[in-house]
Amino acid sequence: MTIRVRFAPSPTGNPHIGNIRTVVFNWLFARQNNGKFILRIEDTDRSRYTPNAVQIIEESLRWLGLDWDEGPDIGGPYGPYTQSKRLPLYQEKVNELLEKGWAYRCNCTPERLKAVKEMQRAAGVDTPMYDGHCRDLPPGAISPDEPHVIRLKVPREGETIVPDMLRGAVTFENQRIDDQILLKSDGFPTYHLAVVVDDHLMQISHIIRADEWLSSTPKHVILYQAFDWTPPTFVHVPLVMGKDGQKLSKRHGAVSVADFRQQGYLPEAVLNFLAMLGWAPGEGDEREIFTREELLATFELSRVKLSSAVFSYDKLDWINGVYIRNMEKSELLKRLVPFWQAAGLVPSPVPSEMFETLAQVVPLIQERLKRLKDVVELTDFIFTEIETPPAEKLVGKKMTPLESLEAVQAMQTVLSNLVNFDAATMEPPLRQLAQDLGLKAGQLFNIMRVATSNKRVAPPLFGSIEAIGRKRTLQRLSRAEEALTQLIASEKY
RNA sequence: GCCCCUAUCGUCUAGCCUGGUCUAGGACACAGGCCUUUCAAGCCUGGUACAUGGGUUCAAAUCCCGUUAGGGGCACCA
Repeated sequence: MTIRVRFAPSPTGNPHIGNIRTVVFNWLFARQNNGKFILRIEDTDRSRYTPNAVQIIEESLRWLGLDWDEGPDIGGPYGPYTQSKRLPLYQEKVNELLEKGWAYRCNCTPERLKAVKEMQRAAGVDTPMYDGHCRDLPPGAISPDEPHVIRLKVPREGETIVPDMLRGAVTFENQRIDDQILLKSDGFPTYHLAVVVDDHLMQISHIIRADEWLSSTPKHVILYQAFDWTPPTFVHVPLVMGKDGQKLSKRHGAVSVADFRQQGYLPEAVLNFLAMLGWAPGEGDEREIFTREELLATFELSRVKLSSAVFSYDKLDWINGVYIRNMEKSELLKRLVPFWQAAGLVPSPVPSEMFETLAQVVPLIQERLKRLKDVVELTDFIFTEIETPPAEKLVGKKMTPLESLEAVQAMQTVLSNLVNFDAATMEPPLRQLAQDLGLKAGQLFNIMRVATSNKRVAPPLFGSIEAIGRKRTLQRLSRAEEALTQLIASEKY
């Protein structure tokens, strides 16, 4: 049997990272089985339609490298892949159900429905359901021309079993399954009708979707029976939660693919992380880092855990850092440029003479980055002017202002006399200087770090200074010198 | 409330199916140390978990039942 799976989002906004995790499972399963991965847009709710959503969904998938074989943009043998373009199909199928007696017309008004529900609640009914008012009306009692909906005629007795690949048979009592609306009064199908019709027509073999659908699946199973179709294999995978144990949502922070992209997470790292949310290789295999190819070789749908997983930003940061550290410097540079540019630190396009500096900076920060965006905070002092640090900040550890001033002056001399202004050349004389001044290397270098970056924490000093250049470095030192001089003058020295 | 799902360190998880090898393994995070010009990275060390009660069994994290807890669902939304 050909494996055919799908991602069927409704175009209501930015794809959620939790949903994307499920897409990753789908995609991996399709690709490792030589199957097809299909994108289908479920836009049957006209009130929630968002114009750019489809495009954003496609972009998000592309960014993560989750390519699809059939979809609204590229078509395929079972199109169209947008439900709003398949309306006649649903109409036809629902008529079939009507003829077979598996569905009925219902012209109850929303007001009546609401009233019924309220009465049921008041009476202490556990699960409010449609009261079946139109269920047994004689055929023709409701004209096809008057406003109405079409409902599924769920058997009143017996039970419906949902076979789930991961949890076995899940049983539901038919008497608690509502007569689900299949076709809305606007002629659009509801999700339940459309999903069954399309999954069947598109020959979907496995429905891999989030847990939250499990409880509506018996309705789908009944529909498959009504149509006399063989249902696909159902695979319900756990939800992704936020730190507080609730379903992950915007209030937990970054949640859309676009958010992660903007913050400088690498798509390969995100893919890796997502695949590990609810799945692990097991059997003594303790790897955490998987390339796309390794994932393809190792992932096993049947090993997906059944309990929901909390999305750990800490772990994502760690994985992202691992990928950044393992990356070729030239590749990292390429990916960093847009972030420098977005912050206005580097012009766009990058002036050719600037590449050398950029290439010098990359090794300084590579192992310090968790997210690409961090490069801005880390390196801004190299590209822009800094504020002169307050004099107190320039005083070395266990040193007086005067001693600090002398150190700054001595450093200026050493740096001015350097033949080549590069990290390797400047280090020995500076170390020597520390010794000559009777200082620990750290004492001296920390003064220099603050003077040249106005930061107490910064990338390695000599490399940074090299990138800043001799002229600007000396300028900064001389400003530090002034500041210290003033401090000394203002106090009673 | 009712229905359904789930339950191993703070978090992600291995182990559970095919009970003994589990005084429960790994990773992230955390703490301490080493390295070190700061911060990282790296290395070393440390603490922390089988929700609970009952069975079954010579033996249970592993099998069964109850309880509890968490989650999901109960729309002319998907």
